[in-house]
Amino acid sequence: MTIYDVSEKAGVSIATVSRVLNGSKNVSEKTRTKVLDTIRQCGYTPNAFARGLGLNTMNTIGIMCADSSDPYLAKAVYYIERKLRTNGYDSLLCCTGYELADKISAMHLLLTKKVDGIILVGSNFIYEKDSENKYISDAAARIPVTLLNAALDVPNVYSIVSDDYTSMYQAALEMVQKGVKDVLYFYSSTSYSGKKKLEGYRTAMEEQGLLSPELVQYFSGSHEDVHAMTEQLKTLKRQGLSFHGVIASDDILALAAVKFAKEMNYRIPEDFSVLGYNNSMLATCCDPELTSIDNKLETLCQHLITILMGVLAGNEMPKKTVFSGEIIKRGTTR
Amino acid sequence: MTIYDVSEKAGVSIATVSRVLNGSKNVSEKTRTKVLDTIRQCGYTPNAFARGLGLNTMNTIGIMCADSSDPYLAKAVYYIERKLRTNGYDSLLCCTGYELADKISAMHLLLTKKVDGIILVGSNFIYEKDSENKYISDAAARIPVTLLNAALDVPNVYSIVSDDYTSMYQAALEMVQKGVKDVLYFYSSTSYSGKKKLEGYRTAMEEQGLLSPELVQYFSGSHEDVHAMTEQLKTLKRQGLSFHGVIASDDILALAAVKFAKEMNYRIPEDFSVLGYNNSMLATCCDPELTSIDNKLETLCQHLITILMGVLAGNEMPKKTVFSGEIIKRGTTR
DNA sequence: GTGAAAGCGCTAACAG
DNA sequence: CTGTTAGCGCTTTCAC
Repeated sequence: MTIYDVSEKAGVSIATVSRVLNGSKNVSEKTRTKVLDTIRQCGYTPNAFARGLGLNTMNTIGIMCADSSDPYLAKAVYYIERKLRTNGYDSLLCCTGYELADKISAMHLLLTKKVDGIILVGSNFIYEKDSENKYISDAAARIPVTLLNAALDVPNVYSIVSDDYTSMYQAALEMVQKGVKDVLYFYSSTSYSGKKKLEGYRTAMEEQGLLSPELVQYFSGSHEDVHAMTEQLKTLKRQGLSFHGVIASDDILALAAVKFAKEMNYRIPEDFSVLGYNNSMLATCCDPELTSIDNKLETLCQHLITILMGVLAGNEMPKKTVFSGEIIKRGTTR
Repeated sequence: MTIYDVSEKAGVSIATVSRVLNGSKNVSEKTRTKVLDTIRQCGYTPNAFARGLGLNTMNTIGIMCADSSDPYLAKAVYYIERKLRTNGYDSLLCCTGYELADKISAMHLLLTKKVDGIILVGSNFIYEKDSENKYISDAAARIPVTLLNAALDVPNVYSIVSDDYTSMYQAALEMVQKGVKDVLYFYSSTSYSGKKKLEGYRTAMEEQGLLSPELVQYFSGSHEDVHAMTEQLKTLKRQGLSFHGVIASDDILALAAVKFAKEMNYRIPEDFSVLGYNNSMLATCCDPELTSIDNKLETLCQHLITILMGVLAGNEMPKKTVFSGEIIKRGTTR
């Protein structure tokens, strides 16, 4: 069933069918209904490939995400996909993993498939060296690229971020002011946003004259391995490091800190404070429940889509948009 | 840059360029390298839309998932996307939500976009009435449809499931045999697999002469609302229902049961046992850690892809594939 | 308001 | 082994 069949049955030309299909103004009401009727009758659907070839777009956006099974990223992908679809775009998903080479080849794939834009979900797509971000600027030379939770100052790249620096700065400051001694920073990501968070902690501690290198601890294991996280804290303790609070770059690391505290028989939050990040489901799964920083993921996603749609419509859009986070107080902090 | 430009620069016909592009055998080594060189030189990439129009496929698979932010489904989507891509297929993701109407329109969309196959992730796509599954059989009349964690006996639909019935049967039996009195079944899904699980519990309890309607409790709130789940258990208790164990259809419900037990000052597992389902990250986040049923998600996904690829290659493939689950013992059961 | 016809860029059958 | 050519199904001028 093609546009030719329809045109024949309706007794009009294919141009007319095409016009009613695309809602053109220049069709008499009479022929419009006639065409619409026969379309309905034979259940005709336009061929998307042919349409794509003609218009040079199939209205799809490429979503790249290192690991969409990470609950935080999964949520982002979910919001983004839904909002894209309500805007008439489909989502081509690519879970790239964390290797640069795989990200590059996924990017190529998406470009090959002629998506109309690309969304990079998560800050791990931005690297230190400019040369390692070349795959992004190269892509942006062809189609708009939007970044969630990361920023890159390159033409045709649009960044939407939460102010992780300030959130962490305030969290650290607050914990210190409540009298928590030796606040340890526990993190697992050195991504763009990971760096901002760490910087926020560092600045706050430095201003208080409390910054100490051994209080900044990197966890290099699997994102899901709570045991290993807890184990690392226990080892630190065993080695004589003293700390009575943990600020984590992630709720799961925070959860590991809570586990650690329990095993040590510390009272939470009296003897030991914990603060997480993302305000994920894990925060309420924990006991006591986690104080956690909410970075307004849905809002970020909403704006990301708005900006991308604007760019695709040819409008001038802000290169960088920053939202504030919010500390959600629960049981693990005073 | 089109195939014409390349053919001109290389001094061959477009057919030859097309041949080297598609790895045809009938090209002399000399012209092949010549063409390949000029392709590299001018950085030519074939136009996917034109290719799609000619071949009537763009090698993409539609993935439908009610809620890809559900950690379990997110993981499935992740596995599936990665495996699809290594098989040369891209993934068009549709997060449909739980409304039938939305599922139907998402299905239409994917069909319109001419995907080569459809994967339904999660058992919530199958309904009681045949009429409500029509959207699936209709789609299957056009392209292969594969079901993860659900089964439907319809031509061109392929089902890959874990044996939830047996897993739950054994779990319930074991708990009873360990002497746990009044084992409550706590569930939140009436999907295909949800029913199987419940049936497993029911049969086991019935065989022991222990089945009682008020021990089967449905939770209708949000999938993430641990509070509400705990609250429901507390209400039951307050109303005089006695139970010393909970078998949950989901790790998060199980986690809520653990919270409940703690608030009641029950000792786990001495006074109170809990068993979850999915063996998700939540199981190790919990304290004590959850005993949970592992339904081998990655294995299921792997086989699903194998079967789909087989079908697309024109091979005869099994209509239904069943895997066994496994109880992973941790701290919440004796 | 409607139709004829020229692409869009590629694949594949056919001829040589 | 290589080239010619006819589609694939739709959009979009350009005439009428």
